[in-house]
Amino acid sequence: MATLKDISEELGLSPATVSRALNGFPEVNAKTRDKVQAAAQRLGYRPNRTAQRLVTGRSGMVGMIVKIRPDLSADQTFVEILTGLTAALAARDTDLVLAVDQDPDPVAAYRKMLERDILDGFILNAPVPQDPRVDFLTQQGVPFVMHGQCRKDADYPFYSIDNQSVTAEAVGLLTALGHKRIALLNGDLDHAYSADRLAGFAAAMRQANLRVPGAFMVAEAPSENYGYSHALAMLAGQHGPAPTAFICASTLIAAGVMQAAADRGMSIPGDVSVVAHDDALPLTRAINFSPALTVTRAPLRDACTPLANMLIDHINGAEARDLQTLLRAEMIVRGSTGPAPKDGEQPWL
Amino acid sequence: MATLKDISEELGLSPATVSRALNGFPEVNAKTRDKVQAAAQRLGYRPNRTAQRLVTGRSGMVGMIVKIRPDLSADQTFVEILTGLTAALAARDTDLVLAVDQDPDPVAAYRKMLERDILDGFILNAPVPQDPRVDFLTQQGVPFVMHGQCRKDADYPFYSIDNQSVTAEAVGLLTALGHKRIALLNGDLDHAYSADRLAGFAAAMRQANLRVPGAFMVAEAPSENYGYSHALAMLAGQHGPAPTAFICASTLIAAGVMQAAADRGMSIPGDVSVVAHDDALPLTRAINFSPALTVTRAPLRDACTPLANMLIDHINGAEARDLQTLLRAEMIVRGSTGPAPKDGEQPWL
DNA sequence: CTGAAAGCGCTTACAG
DNA sequence: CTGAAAGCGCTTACAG
Repeated sequence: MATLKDISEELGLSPATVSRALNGFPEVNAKTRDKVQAAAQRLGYRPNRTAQRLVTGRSGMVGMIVKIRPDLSADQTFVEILTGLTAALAARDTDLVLAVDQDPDPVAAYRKMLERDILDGFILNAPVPQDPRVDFLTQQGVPFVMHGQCRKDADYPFYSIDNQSVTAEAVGLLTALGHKRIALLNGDLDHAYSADRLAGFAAAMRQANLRVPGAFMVAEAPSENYGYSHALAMLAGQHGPAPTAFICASTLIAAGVMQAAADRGMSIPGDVSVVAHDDALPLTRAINFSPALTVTRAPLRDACTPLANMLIDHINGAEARDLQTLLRAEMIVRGSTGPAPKDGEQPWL
Repeated sequence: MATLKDISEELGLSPATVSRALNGFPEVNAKTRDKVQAAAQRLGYRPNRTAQRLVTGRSGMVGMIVKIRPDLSADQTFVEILTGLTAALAARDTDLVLAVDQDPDPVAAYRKMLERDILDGFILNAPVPQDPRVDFLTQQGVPFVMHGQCRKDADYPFYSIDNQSVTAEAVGLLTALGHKRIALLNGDLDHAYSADRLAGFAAAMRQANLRVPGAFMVAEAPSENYGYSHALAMLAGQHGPAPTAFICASTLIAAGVMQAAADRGMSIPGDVSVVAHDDALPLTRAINFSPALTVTRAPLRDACTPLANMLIDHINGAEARDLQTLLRAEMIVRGSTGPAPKDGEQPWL
């Protein structure tokens, strides 16, 4: 493997000049730069990143630790995130070091990884309310970026959609269509985003002067089966008057709801409206549903490049306060929502 | 961060001695070693791995590139492998650098990763027949270990179950029970292991003097739905006399087969026997099936530690020929297999 | 058993 | 615009 020294000897220059030329320092003579670049090309020079790391004190690696969940939907989002993230990090010459967390202690895996490695930072995903990793990494002085949001007064970089607005907008659409009995099929409340969606839903319903009995706000790990069984029970009137609309935390849940409606001979959107949040995963394309799903859309893949860039900017010294992005999810109205049925205008009491 | 020099100054020793003491060199005086270790502890010394890497010429990182497949079952095995592998590698102070491959060129992602990084080696999974990655990495002189097997004359380290024996043993069990019409619901033939299982099945059936029409040997990406629809068609006699037994490439497929049998009012194992290969994934526990599944069992997780150790041994100079493991899958007979039904003794012609 | 020295391949003040 | 020098934090022949 050719080194800087090889190039410098080949050209009769000092290693320092070669280094500057290759790293685009403005002071080097244009002709010199060209010669150096040509020689580097010719010799197949690739900088030794280990040496660069030693002298710059940076490792060029960021870590990510995934919690293992016996839950396929999580796997799917995980692969989606991983795909986008490794590509975005590679574009900034950074490697992703991965570990799988099997420890109940939420920070043990982080501690272990920091002990073994010099890591420039971490990417945190799947935040829980008041996430303990935030305090740990802050106290260790390790930069990180959070995908999602876990507290109001965040003084660290994050990229998130406004999960309260996700459900609030769905409620807005449905109430405008005359719906009064709207059920929420949420994700499990361990996740910060689920808690936010519940809060957004509750506030929007309250503001619309609509009550929701507890039986119509359920929260479980997303699955088609979960959507199916709860919707079936609700539509059968087991908990009181059936909802005329469902807000689902994922398209997977919505698939179950639509199956339940079909099994009861109910039409969508004639008898029941369905809105889902759509992370745009390859396996559950909302547009392929029949009817096509009305969604609040926020492709997971879109988050990856900003996350990677924010983290690296932060490592390079950018202020956390300037690296906080909170997006509204895009509302896409398709065929699964319509006016409330005539006989469903009565609110829950 | 404390350095070797800090310790050496603290103790009035040379950095060389401190290094030797910490790295367990036999020649250092026991008392010296104790003093050094105590001081290291006290100062919270952790070796700078970047510096170690620079001087040893090793990066302490191995790469793995996962091909993205819009196929949940692959995700599940992927997470399983990742969990075991990161743990096993961490035990040998090695990091796993991960990338997701979206390029149709099978070696492009490897080339890119090698350009960006100094990697000590690769872990290859999901081999295809005559895997082109083998030639590429061999030619680049990069050590690797293969999970699975993709050619007979392998001169590289691998860890695999004998996939021909997987189906051959299943055929052996079923023919001993008097079955003559045995269908194979294989995984897609892009995978080397599927091709091997087909070969093992075909050879074992031939040896038992049993013919299998092409319609009863199908190959698709594993899913419950795939198992269900094919088994249903076969049991309905759409392709000729129904099979009395199914060999399934995964427990997921077996779940579909059992559902199909149930839907046709057939009992297991009274009317139909089912054998599946079981990678022991958390979501599809063969023992929880009803009846419990007879399987050829080879837990994916079991492969991780050997794979990690073989790769690191190979990097450290062990011969490839000494790092080749081919295991027979364990046959576990449970409730889903039984004697062929009386009216099913007629072989296919 | 221990130390002094060289070196891994870079980067970056400091001079000129 | 370029070079000589020091240094990042280790390891490891080579001497003693």
